[in-house]
Amino acid sequence: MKQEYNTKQKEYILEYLRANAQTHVSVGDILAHLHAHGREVGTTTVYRYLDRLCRSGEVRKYVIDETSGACYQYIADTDECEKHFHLKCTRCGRLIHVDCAYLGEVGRHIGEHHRFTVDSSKTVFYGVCEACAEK
Amino acid sequence: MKQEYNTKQKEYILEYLRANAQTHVSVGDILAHLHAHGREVGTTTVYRYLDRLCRSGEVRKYVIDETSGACYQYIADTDECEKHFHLKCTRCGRLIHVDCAYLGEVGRHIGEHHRFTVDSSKTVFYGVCEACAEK
DNA sequence: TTGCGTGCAAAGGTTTTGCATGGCA
DNA sequence: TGCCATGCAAAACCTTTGCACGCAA
Repeated sequence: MKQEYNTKQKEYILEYLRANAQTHVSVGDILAHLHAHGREVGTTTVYRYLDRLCRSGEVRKYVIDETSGACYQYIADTDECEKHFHLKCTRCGRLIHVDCAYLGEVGRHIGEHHRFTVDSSKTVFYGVCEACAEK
Repeated sequence: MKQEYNTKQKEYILEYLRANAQTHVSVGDILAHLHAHGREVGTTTVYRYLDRLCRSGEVRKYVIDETSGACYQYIADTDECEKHFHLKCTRCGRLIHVDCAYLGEVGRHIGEHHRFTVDSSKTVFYGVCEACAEK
């Protein structure tokens, strides 16, 4: 049975993630912020903790483009997110939650026709939102 | 006026891409294949040519996750690319690509009803594949 | 001949791993 | 005390860039 310890480092990282739950942040952002506040946390620790949070569903990982590192966003309410889909704008970073019967159908279609159980809390549609498209 | 030259290297790369137009291949795949056939082509050349093919629209670049390199797919018919989607199993890590007209509809639905332009080259459905679900 | 293409080597990033130390419970 | 967590250094990768040479037209 694996046990998890509470540490100052985790507390600092989680605090920052929660304070920025409206957007996504990079590992560099986290390190810069903590460092600026005199809270020294190693790079390795940030990666390892984020990886854990992703697997537990508390944090979602985004890959906007492969050359500039991944981004992470704290998910306040995991249960709610299982019911809907997500649209992530690659320009402004906005995350849009969509409750839509049609999109619920998509999960059913993939299950029936492609024998694959979609986890909608982890699935993200990348693209461009209306506001950014107008620019 | 920029002119483009035809070279053996380009010929080899394009040949491989066309022969594998039904899936996507990584830079490593291309290099391994060419090397196995005694066709020595430099890594840099592959990257540069793929980049050019992407900009001209002949090849599509997929970013599944940032830690394992990008994938590329030759696009024979522009309409076809709308149908290509990805399913990634979170248990075994397998990536399944699906050509399905129904899933192409999804992009249209999101565009019309949610005012969001989906980029299917970055979008991946996460979930559990059949083999893993049976365990 | 002109100038694009190639490929080596090196640089630039991000992310992971090995290992000894530190700290929670 | 028993593990898990941490962090440094180094490694592992993928991708890009500089530069001299090669080659298509």
